[in-house]
Amino acid sequence: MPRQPRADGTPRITIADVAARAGVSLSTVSRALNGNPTVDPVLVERVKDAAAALDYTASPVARSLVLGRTQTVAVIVPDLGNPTFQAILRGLSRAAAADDYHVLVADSAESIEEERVLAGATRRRTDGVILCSPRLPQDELDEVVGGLRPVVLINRTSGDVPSVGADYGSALAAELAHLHELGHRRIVFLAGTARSVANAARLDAIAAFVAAHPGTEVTEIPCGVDFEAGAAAGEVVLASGATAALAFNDLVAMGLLSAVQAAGRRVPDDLSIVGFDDIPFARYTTPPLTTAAVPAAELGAQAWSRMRELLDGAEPAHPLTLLPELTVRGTTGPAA
Amino acid sequence: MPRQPRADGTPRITIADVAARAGVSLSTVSRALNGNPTVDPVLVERVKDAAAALDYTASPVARSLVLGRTQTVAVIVPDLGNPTFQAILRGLSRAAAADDYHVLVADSAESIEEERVLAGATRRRTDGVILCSPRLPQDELDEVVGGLRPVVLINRTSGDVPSVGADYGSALAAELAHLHELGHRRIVFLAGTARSVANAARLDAIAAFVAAHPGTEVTEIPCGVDFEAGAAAGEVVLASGATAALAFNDLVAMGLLSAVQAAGRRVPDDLSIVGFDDIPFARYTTPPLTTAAVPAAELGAQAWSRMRELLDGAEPAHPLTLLPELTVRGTTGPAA
DNA sequence: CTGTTAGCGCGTTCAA
DNA sequence: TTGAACGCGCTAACAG
Repeated sequence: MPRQPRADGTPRITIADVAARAGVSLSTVSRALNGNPTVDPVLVERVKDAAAALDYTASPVARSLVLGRTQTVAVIVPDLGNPTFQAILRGLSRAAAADDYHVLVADSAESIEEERVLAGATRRRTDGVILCSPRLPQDELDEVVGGLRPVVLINRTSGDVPSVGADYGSALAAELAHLHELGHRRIVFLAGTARSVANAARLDAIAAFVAAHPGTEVTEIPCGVDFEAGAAAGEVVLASGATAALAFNDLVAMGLLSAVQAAGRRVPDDLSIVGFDDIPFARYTTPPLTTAAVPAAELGAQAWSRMRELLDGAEPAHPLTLLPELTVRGTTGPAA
Repeated sequence: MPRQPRADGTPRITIADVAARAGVSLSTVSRALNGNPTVDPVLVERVKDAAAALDYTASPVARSLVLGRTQTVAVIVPDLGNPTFQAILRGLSRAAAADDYHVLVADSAESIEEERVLAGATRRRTDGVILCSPRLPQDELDEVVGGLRPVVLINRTSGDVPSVGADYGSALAAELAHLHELGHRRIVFLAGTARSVANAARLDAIAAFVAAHPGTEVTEIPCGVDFEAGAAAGEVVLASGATAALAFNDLVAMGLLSAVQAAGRRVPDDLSIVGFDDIPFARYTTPPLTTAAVPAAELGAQAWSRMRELLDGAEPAHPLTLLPELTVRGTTGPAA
């Protein structure tokens, strides 16, 4: 058997040391420290004193093995560099910490394969996994979540799996209505990752809007999800003759804003721009970005709440859909 | 003993199931699956087939207990909402993942007490902890790290503890030299958290610069570390008569930039502004922000590298200091 | 090269 | 109310 004093040579303090010092059995120490009421108060006191004197805390790993739970949940995000996921992670992490749970994070680097692997691998060392905007195609997601339970989804749904998300459709409808009101009839949509679910939801909302508003034209331009993509799309957008651009997200909008201004065109006079997500920086661009607010940190906190219920064996709450709010700032104005 | 079928009722598959199916003993399964060369290749094959058929993977928790390592490290950050820490976490997380390690994150919410507690608590369920810009006063930090080993520090040092960090002093000196060259003689410094170590380092660099450049005046203005603080400082900065402002970080600089422009003043014509950190958004402000680049993701990757060495029992590498590079963009120009 | 056995550190049943 | 003994699932030392 591997006798393993710790790296620094300090002998690891175990429950046996506490038992010896308090003059009781191992079981009594365990019971006393876990608040089992069937222990003589005098012994409880003695045990607690001994534990304190030895600076003893039960090994979380050993407890995990015997109790079958780790007090830890895994969170898989497609990109830790994305402000939205950062906000979600922050809200989630703090909410979990408040309930004495730990958070294991993993960055799938936008890779579907990584996502699948990480989900499975982290699940084994945690009590559950929270998939944040998973990139997996629907059929694969449906298949994967089965082996992951308890699992919570953010910005996706799958069968009866608890989920939270922002209603991208209604948010986009609000943005389109806003542009329409300002007189815009030729609008371009800078699309994100082509076959992604998030992109599909936006396209659906656009199709519905166009159907309900004859005379309005919304052209899709393949773009991307980051600054560079938005900046690179600048020329195409300006050449399109559109008076307004709807960006897949704020990063794209900011890239576009930068490129358009660099080309000597004015926002919103020559072109109106709306983003999506309301990342912290959105209100600090020049002019400040009109966008739709997804309460990301709240989304994270709500995701934890769902997970917590699952872990407690409670009835999973209904899927929650937070309605993003349109925040009109300076990048939108009347059509030229 | 707690017999615990899993929540979903699926009987947990153990090494015993694999052994039975392959017709060998537990140890043979263990050896075969761990690549122990002293196993008959034929048996290895049989074991692997059985494992695959049963979709078996050894329980990480049980392995952790017996091996004395969890393949996980903890990362404590003061605020997951801070872009710099996000970038560090991202670099760290990906580097660790490449070495098959997992990352447990905890957000101390800028609380010194939380920081201390989280460090200790997470250490017990991981193989080591990485403290990111810890807010603990030096004496407490020195005391705490002892019980945390292996530990790596980011942006702080303590005795012989491996650490990585950016050389804030030389970065600030470069920024000041840049402003001085442009003819600026009246400069304001928007200070961060008053008694923080990061702020002290910046003040030291400023003092050294002023001493070496008579005739140049650098006034400290208490400010803060976020957008709001920078925006709120706008009036004071404009009223000060300074021709250039040195912000504690990019967030502050962007807030200031926004406020100054909202007040109808021009950047850099009326006021030059330099930030610090080169967060992703810095190049997308209008005009783009002049700042000093702290290679945050690289810092995270290097921190992991140090931790990895400690875990491997290797000689801890020398403390690494990355030199931030001055990136001149559009917010700095000749003094009025 | 393989199987048997002893723990890793704990929580918990069972008997006293 | 307490202690002895078992086992969570696995790896490693020790025979064979």
